[in-house]
Amino acid sequence: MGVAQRRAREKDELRRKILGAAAELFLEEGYQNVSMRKIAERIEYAPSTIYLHFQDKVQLVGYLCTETFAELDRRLEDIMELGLSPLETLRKSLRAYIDFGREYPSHYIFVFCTPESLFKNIEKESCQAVYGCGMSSFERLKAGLAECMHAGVIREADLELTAQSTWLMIHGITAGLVTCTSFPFVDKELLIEHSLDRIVGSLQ
Amino acid sequence: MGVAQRRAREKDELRRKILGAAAELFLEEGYQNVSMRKIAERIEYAPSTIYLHFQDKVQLVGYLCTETFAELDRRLEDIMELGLSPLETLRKSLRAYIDFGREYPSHYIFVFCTPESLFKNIEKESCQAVYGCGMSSFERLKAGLAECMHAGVIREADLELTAQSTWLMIHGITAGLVTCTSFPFVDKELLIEHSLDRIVGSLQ
DNA sequence: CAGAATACTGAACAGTGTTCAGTAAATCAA
DNA sequence: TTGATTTACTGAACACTGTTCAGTATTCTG
Repeated sequence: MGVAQRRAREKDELRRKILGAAAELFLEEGYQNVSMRKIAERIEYAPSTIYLHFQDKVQLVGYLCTETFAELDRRLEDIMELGLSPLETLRKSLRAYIDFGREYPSHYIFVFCTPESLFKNIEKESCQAVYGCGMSSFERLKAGLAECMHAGVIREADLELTAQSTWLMIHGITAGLVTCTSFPFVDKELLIEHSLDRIVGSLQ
Repeated sequence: MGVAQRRAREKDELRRKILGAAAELFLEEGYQNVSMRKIAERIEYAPSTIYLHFQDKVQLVGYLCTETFAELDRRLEDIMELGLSPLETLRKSLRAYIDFGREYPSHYIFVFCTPESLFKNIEKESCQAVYGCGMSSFERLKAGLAECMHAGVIREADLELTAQSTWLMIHGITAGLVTCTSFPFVDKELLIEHSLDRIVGSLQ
């Protein structure tokens, strides 16, 4: 009975259409610009239809972020497979992280710069998906640092502490550049490389 | 004619009441929790009355942030006047910055972690007040770094570049700790001190 | 062809920031 | 003490927001 399969396919198609319309709005102006009614109008369905596919707005945008952060993960994986030295790999990974955030500011801001108070009356499940977005890339950072320690190219220290501290720093670079768009930063390329020099240097 | 003065005083009193009610709501749950109707109810006035004292919600919350960031400025000034060595002063200032952010998460997040797309249809004037909140403390950081360079306790380098890079890093510590409240950080005290070691160390 | 399952909608609820005509009170000039 | 004017304030409305749910219309099944 191919009916069930066709139905599932149609359901998935509509789901993708919703995600597509939401992605457009999200890319344009971030989370606040995504509205159920705007999505509904773009895909020519009633707003309530969206709730047959997603339990709330956070889950919907969360899916967009999960998908996009998977791209970061792929990039980090690609770097790992280049066969560079542990330190070069680490440095390239940190740089890729910053570049990713600057390429997808809406996603980065939503995942890492949104106060959790915004998720007050939201299903726990939806929120956890958002929190989880960056976890895999953090694990990669930790692994990269572990390799450097093992190779003896950075100082031996508590891995978790070192990883969290390092993440906080590159998060600062990324978040600062991405949210404070009207701050008169010096040449951003120079600023990033200088900061990476300091961050990596302070590991040695 | 004392009438005009009394009127001005009464106007200022109501203004302060509005700010007071807004401050409560802002402290509790951040910007999203501040609503004109909630404020109005607390002070027993109509919502529209608020607009006789503030041109929009951003300006209202912006005033709260300006006032609170002045407190950071005082703290940094106090540290400067302790007569410590340039490096100790710098370190204490960075620490005070992070502590401030953790003490006033709503203010810190609103000023530094809010995407500017949220201020789309808002009066420019209101937004500029928000952007300006942290400027004075950034200037102090720059001055502190200049003193260190002058004293020869940190490496000589482009001051603006060094200051921006340093700010991005402590911003990362602050913002990360304050927004990612459900991330399983290691002991935060240790994490902050370790990160400061690295940040200050990478200046030398 | 009747009945069950599925897909979808329209209207409503409760909230948001903001505007503005209109009212009520206080002050001033005659 | 009037009448005019200024000031303070409000209520209702506008245009949005996320979300829910009874009800309809369509499609598939036995």
